[in-house]
Amino acid sequence: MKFYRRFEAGQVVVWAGDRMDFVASVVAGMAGLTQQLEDGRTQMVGLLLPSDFLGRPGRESAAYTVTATSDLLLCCFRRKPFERLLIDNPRIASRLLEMTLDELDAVRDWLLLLGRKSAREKIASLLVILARREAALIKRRPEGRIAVELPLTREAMADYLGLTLETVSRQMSALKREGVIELEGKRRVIVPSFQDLVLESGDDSDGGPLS
Amino acid sequence: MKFYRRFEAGQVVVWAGDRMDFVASVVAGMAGLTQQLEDGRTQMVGLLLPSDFLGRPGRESAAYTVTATSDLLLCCFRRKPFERLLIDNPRIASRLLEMTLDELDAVRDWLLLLGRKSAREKIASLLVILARREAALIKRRPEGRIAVELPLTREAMADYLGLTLETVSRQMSALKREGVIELEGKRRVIVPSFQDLVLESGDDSDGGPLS
DNA sequence: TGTGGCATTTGATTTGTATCAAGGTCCTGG
DNA sequence: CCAGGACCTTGATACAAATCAAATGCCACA
Repeated sequence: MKFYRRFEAGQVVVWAGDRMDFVASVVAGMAGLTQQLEDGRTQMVGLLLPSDFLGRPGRESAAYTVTATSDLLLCCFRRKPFERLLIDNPRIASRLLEMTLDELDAVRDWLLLLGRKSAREKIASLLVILARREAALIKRRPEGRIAVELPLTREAMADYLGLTLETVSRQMSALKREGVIELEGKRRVIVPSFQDLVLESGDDSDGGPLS
Repeated sequence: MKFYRRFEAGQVVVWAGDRMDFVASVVAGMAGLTQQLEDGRTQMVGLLLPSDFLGRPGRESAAYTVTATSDLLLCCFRRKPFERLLIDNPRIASRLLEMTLDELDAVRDWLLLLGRKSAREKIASLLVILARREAALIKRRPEGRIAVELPLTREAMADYLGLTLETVSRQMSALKREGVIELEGKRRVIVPSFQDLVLESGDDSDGGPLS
């Protein structure tokens, strides 16, 4: 009933519309849910990090294409037994509801980002999100000088933020030039002052609860 | 335990951060969930139509400001008893999970709209969404010549679509000039051909299941 | 029947981001 | 060690939408 699956960076986990008879939890790595318009314009609509849930109980086929943006390890459950588990075990069902509601809140913040933030604020916001998620895993709160892993290509960042990859590159360069971030290779960012980064993100300065 | 509340167009139902000890279901009218940046930029992050659910079990205070965009009737339940109901009655909990997952899907389509669509496509998409929701209530599928109620000011539309109200107005005028829509007063739109409107929305032409 | 206040439309101009087009960097494999 | 390719950066230009600024329509109410 439970098994592991491994994917390399860039590999597709499932295509939108394909039959999908498992649900999964991310153990390590990162994956993106992606939606497309007919002419090819692409928008990421979900970013899965360790501990995130993938799949929808009661649905036969995938609604979105899922792609590994870094090497990825999934812990999978066959869907049918999982659905039974939900029916028999209200605690698990209730936990899934809670996770879904949390995800809904996160997606609503993302709406604000896409609808109203400038390119620069979008980049800063993404880094803040990644820093917070990384810190939450070890039950800490990001502060002062920190490092952020960025297992996304410029193009994946652009698809997340509703920008072009050129604009992402330019804004990363600008933030570097102004000392808000430092780059260590292409996929690792040093943030000298997390507070300053939050300021650039346009959000309220107070970071919200650790929850 | 169950009671009704009525709000006039423009009235605030709850402010973000306020204590909220009820959950509710929309009986009639429309409401928007709204989020703001410190400098006042506003983005709608939820649009509540009849049958939609408002509030989050297990949460003390409102995460978003809720405003009636038209005259609104809510059917409210006190939160504590409702939470008990969820624990005692897995069928209701499971139904709430399903509704939440549906809402998550809707919000993900909204991400694509905000991130990748042009102003014109955004307007057309909003009209398509409203037409589909309206039709779903009477278990029909919109087709041919239809009328769409638009109980939103231009500003509310702009906040939904991540545009300015001027751009909304201009695009509405353009769609009217080109015969894609007709206006009957400011708050009622006639769509001569629903198919043509869907074409303008940039989405795949096939309308998806009725569900 | 006017009058004040809002929502909306329309016009002129600016601006942020997309688009088009080279280069540059780094890694992999011959 | 060099060649090829993927990814990234940077530059020049175009364009869609924002901004700034009136003007207009519409309704509630005196």
